[in-house]
Amino acid sequence: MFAKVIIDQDAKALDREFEYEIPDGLDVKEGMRVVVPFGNRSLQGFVVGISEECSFDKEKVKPILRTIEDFAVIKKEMLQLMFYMADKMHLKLASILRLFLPSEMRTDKIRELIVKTCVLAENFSMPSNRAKKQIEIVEYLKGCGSEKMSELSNRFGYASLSALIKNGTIVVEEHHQNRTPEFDTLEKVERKLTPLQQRAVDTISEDKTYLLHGVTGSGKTEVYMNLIEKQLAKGKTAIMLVPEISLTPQVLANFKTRFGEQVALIHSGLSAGERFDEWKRIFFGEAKVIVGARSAIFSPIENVGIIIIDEEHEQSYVSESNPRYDTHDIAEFRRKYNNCTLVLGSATPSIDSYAKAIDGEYQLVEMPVRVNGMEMPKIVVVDMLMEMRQGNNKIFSIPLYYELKNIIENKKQAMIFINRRGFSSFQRCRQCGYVAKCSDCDVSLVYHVYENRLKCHYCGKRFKALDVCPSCGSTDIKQGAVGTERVVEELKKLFPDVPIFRMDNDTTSRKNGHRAILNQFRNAKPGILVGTQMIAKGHDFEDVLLVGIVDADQSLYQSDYRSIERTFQLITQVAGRAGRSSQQGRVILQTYSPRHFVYRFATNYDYKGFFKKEANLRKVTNFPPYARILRVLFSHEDEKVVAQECKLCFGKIKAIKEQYPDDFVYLDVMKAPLNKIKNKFRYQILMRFKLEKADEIEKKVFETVDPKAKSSVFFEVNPNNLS
DNA sequence: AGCACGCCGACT
DNA sequence: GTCGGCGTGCTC
Repeated sequence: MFAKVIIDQDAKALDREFEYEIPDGLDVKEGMRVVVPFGNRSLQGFVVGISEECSFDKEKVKPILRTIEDFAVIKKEMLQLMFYMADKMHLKLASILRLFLPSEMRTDKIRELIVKTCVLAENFSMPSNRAKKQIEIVEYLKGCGSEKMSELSNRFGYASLSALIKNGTIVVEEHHQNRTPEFDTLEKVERKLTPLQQRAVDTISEDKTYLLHGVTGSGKTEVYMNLIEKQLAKGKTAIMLVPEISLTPQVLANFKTRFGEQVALIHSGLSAGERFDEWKRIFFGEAKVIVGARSAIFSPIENVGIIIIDEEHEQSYVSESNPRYDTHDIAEFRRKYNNCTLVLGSATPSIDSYAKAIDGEYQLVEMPVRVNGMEMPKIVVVDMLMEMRQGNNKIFSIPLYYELKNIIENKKQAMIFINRRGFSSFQRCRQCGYVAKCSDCDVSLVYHVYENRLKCHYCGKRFKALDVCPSCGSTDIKQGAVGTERVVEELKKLFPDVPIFRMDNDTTSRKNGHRAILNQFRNAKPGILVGTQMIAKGHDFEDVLLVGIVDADQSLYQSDYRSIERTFQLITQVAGRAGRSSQQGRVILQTYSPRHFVYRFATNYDYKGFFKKEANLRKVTNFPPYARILRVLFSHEDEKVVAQECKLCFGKIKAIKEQYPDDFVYLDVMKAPLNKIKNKFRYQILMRFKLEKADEIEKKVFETVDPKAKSSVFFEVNPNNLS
């Protein structure tokens, strides 16, 4: 018998199956990890197929050396998923397989947490009178039966203990203990579903994909939990995905309280050990409900009854670094494999998903009313140009200032949302316009005031902050746009006695940093929380009656076809934070372009109107979801090499365009906007074509890339940001 | 990815 | 004369 093996190396040249002989007596099955001789070394590989015959020269076939586990770590469904992803997304096999296992398993250091417990041997004899410590230990164990070895060692000293173990008086028992992630516990409350929620739970019952469009505060989470419960009752399992950013202690506590030990949590805050242990619990079927971020879609859970993607419009569901994938595609694959239900939930569905619902590919389920029956907060648009003309060139407009003052006087809370981290985005010389850039990445550096340093957000390199312009020698250096730190500083000047909290990537990097800040804010009345994206999600603070959006345009003017959609989502999401309880909240939205249609629809919470307008715009301009964008990105340290290889590929794609003259809307080759990252030059081919023959064209484009090319090549379908 | 093989420059 | 540079090609 022969096995087809994928070598666990992320290299283009090894991205295929290699055949090995299965030695007699070695039990090798599909999905197992094995060690194989490869060249003159032994490497880890994955068995992805087994056959009677082999297609390679029999004289040269080598035998598998050994298996790593005696069971298949990659289950059948995941093997199929691997082939699907390799084919559809053009990803390397080994890099896909790595998504399926916790990273700890690849490093050889599988650290099981083993707890050693000491008990007395069945027919133990007392130690000699001279060994006083030993007698103490034996007496202690007589009293309590058993004790952790570490505890005994601390209490009585290791020397005496080990002597007792050596002579057999004490027996050490080892057992595994799972490291389970921390979570808060809540009181269990039985919430009765509203008729709207009940209808949603009843409707979502078949083996297909549903788009659950429910306004913020409509109680989607409760619907999810009921849907999961329904599946558990049928003996099935569930995967519940939330954006990393909203994987808050509150959400986790909710699920743990409702489903207890059956829940496994997967998120980036877990330690390596916790992650591995949760993976094991899932693999061996102990966990029935998985709550996690993007990568949890690859969990080795079987018998799936329902997959839920909450906040489905979130960009974080698309992996930006390679292997690049969209969680929606993986979820759709698993839905079909398991014949189960897929629910995409959002208050502001992505244009892509809503278009599919309109087309009938998804079934639309709507929850247009908040659970508590409260009105959505009123959104007031403030024209910042007008403010400037009236002589106010501060960060806060007059209306926002008075609303804040009002909140403080009434001992309530406010949130200020800002779409940027750090003190300001960049440093610029006022005399000559010089902006500091990264020496490796060709991007503006971001100024961080706490460290008084410039940082590259692409490669992480740090530079000294500017005090003298290196170009003209002037000392007139200006900080650019407003960031969270700047807002906090300004607020402290205006309201010196009010507690002000900042929440962004910089303040929450420590484990549980999130929780600490939120808990402090919760008790601060009056209080103001300033933050980036992460305050926009899932925290219900009853006393937050005001939300300020400092610069709403920030997300609007990015050279990205989804920027309008994102702005709408952002405003709706942020506004949802105000007035979660009995009092109606208020939102102040500051903008320099108050007449943009996105603000008109957003202030009226008119998703459908917005969709119609935006979808139509995309249709007439040939953008997704009514066309497909494909980007082929080449990168290599030698600029001549990338440029040449990219150009060669471009020629071949031009030939494809000749075959499909009516389908191509756009095709061009260029330097990538970020021409150099980590000392690698980047060139790209961009194209846009109509949907009818998109799959066909895409496949042909994949084939144009020379597998022997020196550059690394990435394909991106409908990329989010072209950088 | 790593490692061998192979063909041209400056050194004990 | 050799040591060693890294280009090219192969690994079941």
